[in-house]
Amino acid sequence: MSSIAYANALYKPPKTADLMKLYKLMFSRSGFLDWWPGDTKEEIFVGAILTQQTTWKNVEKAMANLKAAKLLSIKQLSNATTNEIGSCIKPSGYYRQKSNHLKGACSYILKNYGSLEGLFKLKTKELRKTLLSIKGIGPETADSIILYAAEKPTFVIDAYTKRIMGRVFGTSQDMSYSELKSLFESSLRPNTDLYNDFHAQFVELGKNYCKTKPLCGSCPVKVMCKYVKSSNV
DNA sequence: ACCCAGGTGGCCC
DNA sequence: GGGCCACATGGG
Repeated sequence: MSSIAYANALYKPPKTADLMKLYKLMFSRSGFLDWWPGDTKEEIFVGAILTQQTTWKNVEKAMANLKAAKLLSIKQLSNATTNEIGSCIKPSGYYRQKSNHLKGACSYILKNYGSLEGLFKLKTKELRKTLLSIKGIGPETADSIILYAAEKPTFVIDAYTKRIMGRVFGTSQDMSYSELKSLFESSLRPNTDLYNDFHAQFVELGKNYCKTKPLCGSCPVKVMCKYVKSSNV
């Protein structure tokens, strides 16, 4: 047996109490984060697409440009040209792709459901499937929209979640999105408020610490490793 | 002059 | 189902 296979055989996934311990540690550090940063459901929807592989600061610039150009709504985005959208969203990167995706997604929703609210009437499972069928919306963006705009319980996984879970509980960096998602959803009750703040805490912690460098002495993640593991059941 | 950021689609096997 | 690559601007 290889050493990796041996480690996998010994590995035990975190239980409910372990996950809640981590959540409480992050909460006590940052407080309630009150996500998503966006005024309306439509802004949350747009922000979820714009924030792909980009910092929120750059998304804010793009959103401000869209707002100034009166393009920050489903209806206006579906009527605008991709050039108009693209010139607004340059700061958030991948602007040629994202302007196509934004226009396409908004047109699709408007045509088939009339509005975001119309789309959100779908049951969670069907809503997720529908979102995933839209170009430009992958698993993380779909779950962000469901959780933060539609306000239905689905656990959002991102790079920070994967990284912090690896460091605190030793989960593999090879875990797929769906594996990591079900790790949380099989242990935690489907509570929108908990899922909302849990993910927000991961991002808040992740973007400030331990990006790709080794753990530093004062890194909160390192402190959490000690606390969480010392009380492991 | 690098490296990275709250991923995703297309293509391939 | 998974591996690889292009996509693009802004900040460290």
